[in-house]
Amino acid sequence: MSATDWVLHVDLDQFIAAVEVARRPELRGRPVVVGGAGDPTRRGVVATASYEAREFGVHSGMPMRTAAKKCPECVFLPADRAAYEAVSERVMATLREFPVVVEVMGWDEAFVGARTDDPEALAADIREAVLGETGLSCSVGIGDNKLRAKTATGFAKPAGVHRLTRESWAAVMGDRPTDALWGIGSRTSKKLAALGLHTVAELARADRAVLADQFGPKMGPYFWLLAQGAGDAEVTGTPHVAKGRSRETTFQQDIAEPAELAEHVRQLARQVAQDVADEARPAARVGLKIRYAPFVTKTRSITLPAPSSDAEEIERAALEVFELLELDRPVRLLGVRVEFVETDAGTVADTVL
DNA sequence: TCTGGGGTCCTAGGACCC
DNA sequence: TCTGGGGTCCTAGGACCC
Repeated sequence: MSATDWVLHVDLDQFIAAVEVARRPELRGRPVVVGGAGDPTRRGVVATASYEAREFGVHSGMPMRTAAKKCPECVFLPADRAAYEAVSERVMATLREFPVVVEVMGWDEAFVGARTDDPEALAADIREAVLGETGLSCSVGIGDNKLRAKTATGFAKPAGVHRLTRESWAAVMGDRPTDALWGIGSRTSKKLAALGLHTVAELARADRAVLADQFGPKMGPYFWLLAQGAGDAEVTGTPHVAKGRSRETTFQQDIAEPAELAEHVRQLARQVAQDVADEARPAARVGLKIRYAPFVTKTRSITLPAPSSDAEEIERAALEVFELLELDRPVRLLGVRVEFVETDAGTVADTVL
């Protein structure tokens, strides 16, 4: 029998907290919360909570202040991006030592495409190699496409391996709520419930025309496919090409003063301009994001007369967009974003040579 | 639960053109 | 002129994910 193509989804267990514990062994076994400035009295949310902290009801996305109320004895640490990036690089390098294709999905996860008769053995080898090289534990989902591999990881955690395929999908996922699907969140789940579609099995049996009518020509049929467990099985090692770059800041105190806000726009624009320079690709559009005190968020953007990498022009454009914003309420966040000139994958590959 | 920062993709309306 | 149909670009916003 010939070997089969498999998709493995490798996901580090409580990655950020694990990195912090690895360099501070005295924290092992303690509830650790990493996020923002590491100060629960300041604005910020939890990036990762260790399993011990999760016992107290702390989870990622939760305001640090709330986490401190739920778990006063938790250890709060600031997020250290550079450290996580460095460890992530080592994890990905470890994966690339296998005869597989690695598609990086974030600091702490990657799809691995492999041709093998024994994906469980490969998963075990990967877990062992990552642990040996970095001291970190990971879980591995095995599937016949990306969706099923990614979903399988949820059943593998922590520190395990789980296989989910066309054969087992309906039995495992059928009775679960629609937001258990990767790509369906709380909003879509509510809209589906209003149509009488509560479970994955119900969505899988739904009328695609009705879904297209409710959610649009692409999203409707896409949700239906998700419920079947169907999806892309191609893992690509081609490096990711960013569509844009952005920088944003939530202020510790809301700001109402326009001159002060304009100064923040300048600073953010200069940071983004530096990112553009590093990327060596001109910006085509410049946009601003503003979040007012009651958490209402607006965006405004313009297309540059011609694509540009010039820092002064990007700053000028950001200030031009800033003039379009209403400053009638205190502001809690400002962000500047640029979008690069569109480059189709073929062109990028050609440009390298 | 007074809610970060950095992304991606899709939708929809209006402008404008043929 | 009461009026089609299609295509593309621009812009704002929604939803989701890590």
